[in-house]
Parts: sequence; C-alpha cells; structure tokens
Amino acid sequence: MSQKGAGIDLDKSLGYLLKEASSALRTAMEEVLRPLGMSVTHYSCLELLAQRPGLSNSELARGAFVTRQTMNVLLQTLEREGYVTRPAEAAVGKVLPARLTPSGRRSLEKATVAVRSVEVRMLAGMTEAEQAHAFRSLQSMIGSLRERDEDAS
Amino acid sequence: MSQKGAGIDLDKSLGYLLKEASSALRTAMEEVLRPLGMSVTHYSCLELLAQRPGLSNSELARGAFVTRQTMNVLLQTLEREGYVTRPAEAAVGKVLPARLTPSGRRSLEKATVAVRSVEVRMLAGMTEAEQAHAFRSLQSMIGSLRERDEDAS
DNA sequence: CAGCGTATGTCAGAATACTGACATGAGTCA
DNA sequence: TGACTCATGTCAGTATTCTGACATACGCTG
Repeated sequence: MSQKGAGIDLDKSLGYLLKEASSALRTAMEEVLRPLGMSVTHYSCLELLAQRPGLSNSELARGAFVTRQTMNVLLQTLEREGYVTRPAEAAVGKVLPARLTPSGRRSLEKATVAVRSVEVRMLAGMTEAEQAHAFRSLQSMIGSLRERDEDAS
Repeated sequence: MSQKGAGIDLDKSLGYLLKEASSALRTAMEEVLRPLGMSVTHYSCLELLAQRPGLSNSELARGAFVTRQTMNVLLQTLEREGYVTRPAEAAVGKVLPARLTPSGRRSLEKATVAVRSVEVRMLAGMTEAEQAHAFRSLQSMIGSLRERDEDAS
C-alpha cells in the first residue's frame, strides 16, 4: 500500500487478479462446453452428482455457488430432459436426493473430457510444487474470507 | 490424474478451488458494498476510472470482465446519477472517454475503504512471499488460458 | 408437549448480464 | 480512391441469476 488515497492498485491487487483468473477460466470452459450444448452451471451440477450421488437441491446449490432457487430451476430442466431423477416425495423431511440417469452420465463423460483439457491447459507451465502452493494459498484466502461471515451470522 | 473415468475430483481441482475463492471474494465484497448502495460491477467501474481516467466504454467493459453492452447501461445509469461524465460527442472516432465527477470520486472513496478491508482480510495469514507466489501463479494460469483463445481468433 | 430456530423445496417477480444486430468511424491494402 | 476488416457505441430482446416470500419438516430446549 504505497499509495495514500489513490484506491486499490488493480495491477497489483490479488483480488483483481483472482477475478481475472476466474473470468478466464469460466470463458474457457464456456467455449469447450458450448459445442456440447451445456453451460458451466449445468456441467457443475452433473459433476457434483457424479461424485456425490444423492445430493439434495440445496447441497448442489452450495457446491455450484448459486442460490438454491437457481439450482432448483436447473434441476427441473435436467429432470425434464432425462439427465437426473428425483423421487416424487421425500423419504424423510423435505430433502429430495438427486441422481444421474445413464443418459446424464453419458452426457457428463464428454463434458468432463473437455473441462479436463481446460484445466490441464491452465496448469501448463506450473510445476507440481507450484500447483500445490497455489492450492494452499487459495484455501487460505477462502478460509480467511469466510471467518468473518460466520461471526456475523 | 490417478482416476480413470471418475471425472474431475473437485476436492483436488485447482479450477474448482479458483471458482470457490472467487465466489467467496465476490460475496464478501457484496456484503460490504451493499450498505453503500453499490454493486461489485458498479464499484469496479468507478475504481477503473479513478486509476485510468478517460477510459472508453469498451475498455471499461474489458477491465470489469463484462460485455460492452452491460457496461454501457451501467455507464448510462452512473451518468444520469452524476457520478460520471462523458462528452456528448467523440473528438475522434466513436470513442467517448469517461471521467469521474467529484461526486463519483467521493462515492468511490468510501467503497475503496470497504473493499480494501476485504482484501486485507483475504490475505491475512499469508506472508508477503506467499502473496507474491500466489500472484505469479494466477498470472501464469491466466496466460495459459488465453494462449489458445488467441490462436482460435 | 409447545415454542423456537434452522433448513429445505418451491413459486413469483425483479435485477442483472448476455447474445444479436445495426450504423458509424478508423486503419489497411491494392 | 474503393473495398475490406476491425473496433466502437447503442438499441432491443433473451437468458440467467438473484431477492422475497411461503409452507413445511426437523432438532433442540424449556
């Protein structure tokens, strides 16, 4: 912070760079997913379900970083198109565990290949050690940002 | 990549973590900017103009990672509310250089303090060296992601 | 048991950002 | 000069996501 009242120097701000990186990643993902007729949120939902079958709408929303309302309309679409199934009524409480259909699994496979290629490209030029370091740094930032939120609630 | 066809392990994916960090940062910024009646994009625009007066609509859009159409409606709002001024017609070409008004500068000052506190909180627990390392890693990722885009165009 | 706080699924409306399209001006090149 | 390409500002329509609100279901605590 060498400047007094000149605001935040965007060229040196980690926050700005984080936003820039995230934007570049999202754009790159959109590019490879578009030919498959799939959006990033769309893909995120399927990938989450593949790894943790039975996740509820709200849990999927948190995992994809959208509101549960947004995830709900997406799930309804995916359900209508036959990629996902949910029981008609909850076995316990209101939670409706969602699962991939075989069709959904097939659709996801192609998308995963595409997304993996983007991630590989993103990490090109970084050593394993650098990647591990970046991983820890991002985790540290996330943890620090969330500490205060919990206090507030 | 130790797994065969099980998709991308979200718990170990730098891409997922990047999205998570960016989401946490955006949420934290929204929290501190809301009391000031300002959105993140709103703030980004003002901050960009403070540091690089005379930026055009399209340049601002690129700097804030939105389309120029989106930035255009935002600029029209900011202009109507007296935070920004643009000449009625272009001196050369179609480019209309935008500038902050004194009112816009005052509004930005408060927002900058709030946003800076978020960035400070995010970096708490990281040494200068770690921050520098993270900075280089993010720059590397951005560069790698963009290389291919340029080839495609 | 009754009350309270919390979490969920869902509907509806508002805000936000995007894609598509058009006209205009600058630069390049034959 | 004329044709072509590219970038810009802007309008319109669409899509996506969010905020607000409600009913319901669980767990805890007195």
